[in-house]
Amino acid sequence: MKARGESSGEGAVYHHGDLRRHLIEVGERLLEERGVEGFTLRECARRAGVSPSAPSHHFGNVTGLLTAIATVGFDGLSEAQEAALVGAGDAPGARLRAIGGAYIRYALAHPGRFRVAFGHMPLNHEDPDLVTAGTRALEILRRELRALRGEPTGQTGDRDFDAAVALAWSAVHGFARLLIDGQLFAVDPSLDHDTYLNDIADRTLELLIRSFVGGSSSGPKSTRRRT
Amino acid sequence: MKARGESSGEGAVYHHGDLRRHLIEVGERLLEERGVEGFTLRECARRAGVSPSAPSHHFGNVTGLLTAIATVGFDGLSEAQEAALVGAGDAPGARLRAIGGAYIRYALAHPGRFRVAFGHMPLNHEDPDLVTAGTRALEILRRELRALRGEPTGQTGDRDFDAAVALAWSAVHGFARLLIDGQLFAVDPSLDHDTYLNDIADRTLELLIRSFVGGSSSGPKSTRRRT
DNA sequence: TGTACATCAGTGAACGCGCGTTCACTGATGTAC
DNA sequence: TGTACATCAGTGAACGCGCGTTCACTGATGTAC
Repeated sequence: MKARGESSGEGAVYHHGDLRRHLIEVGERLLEERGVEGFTLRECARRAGVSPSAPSHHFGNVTGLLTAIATVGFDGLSEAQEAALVGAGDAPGARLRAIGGAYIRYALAHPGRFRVAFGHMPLNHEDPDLVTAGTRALEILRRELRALRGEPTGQTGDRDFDAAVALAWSAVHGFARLLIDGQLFAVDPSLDHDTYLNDIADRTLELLIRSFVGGSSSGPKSTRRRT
Repeated sequence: MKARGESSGEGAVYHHGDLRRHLIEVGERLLEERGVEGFTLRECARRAGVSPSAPSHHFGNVTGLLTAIATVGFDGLSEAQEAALVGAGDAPGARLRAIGGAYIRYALAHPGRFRVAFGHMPLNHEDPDLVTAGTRALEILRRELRALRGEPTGQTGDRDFDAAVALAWSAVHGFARLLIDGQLFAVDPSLDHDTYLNDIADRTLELLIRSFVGGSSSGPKSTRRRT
């Protein structure tokens, strides 16, 4: 956590060393605590222990910092999905279940990132890093869905495929959002948070996947980590 | 639009007559234009042509006004769904398709309301009107899904049913959000906005409904209004 | 190994601005008699 | 029908605050010779 510029036991450091990354972390937390409406560069600076004008050296303005957080958000989502695919097995639907579960768990673990990546916030939407990161995350779903349907990759214009992508993405994305926004609990108020994250999420994914693979896919899930 | 208090041809009116409703309308538009981070009571007052302190007479603070907008949002959603059910027919899945389509169209027609109702914003979450309105909207889906499955209404604790509700809600909600947030276009960049709202939305709903009713339900949709 | 200098990274005081909120007020409306 | 008065609905000036941004600065690091 400490920078290479640090020379003594004192906390004061002139050259931080990795202020950019630190501001992104701190910004993410601020976003989770206060939402966009409470997100300010000055508060980020304060939390990073740095002068009020320091953040603009790295990001220009609020939009620049939010864009950086969104990019990290998409990259992290891609990595979480790819990691979940390792050892997911080859049973029909198993790979789709793995990335769907990873998507939901990622949103819950990093709601700040998730909201800024997918939400309605001021971003530099044409920022090349952001565009690349966003495309990469969606491409994982497209690839796995193609494979599941035994179709060749590449061509666009197949609207049945587009709809399949839209359904899979919408269902998982909607579940994640309703969960982190506290709405999903209304489905059955007698259940607690963990039951939603594990049992209900599993069953919902199972229902979704069945609509892609036909019969009931592989065994009864719950390779899921508890939280 | 003019108030009963108005006495002459002049625009200046002392007693507005329906300032509360007017502020809600104006606030909704401001929210669509600038998001929560640009939402201020003073700007609402300015747009309503009223003094800066007027809004707090009706809503107390920003949270109060947002809560009122959210309540209107839920109520409008319920009404849109119930209206879509009139004349939806009785074919299996037809009623589910109707409320799903209404949900998506409503989100697109009123993104400000939609975001404040379902988003992550400062609201008085225990406000009785808000709670009632939110419950009512979800209850429509629960009712129709129960009917589709031929189950009696009432009891909770059926997790398969909970998962079915979660899937239907998540899919429709996710589709709506990804669409209004401009993300869904990444599914196939060659398609335009109208194609998503009509063709892709129809196909996606069809896929979803098939997972509830088994075979392909009734005829090929598109009773949808163009936009 | 040492020196001079350029560049990088962050400082801190200052500015003007729009915000929420307060408070004594006043014009319009409604009601009792 | 008229009058007195209470209440309702909004005014407008004032306040203190935290914000983004600017700007001349300075300490630390890296490089050329």
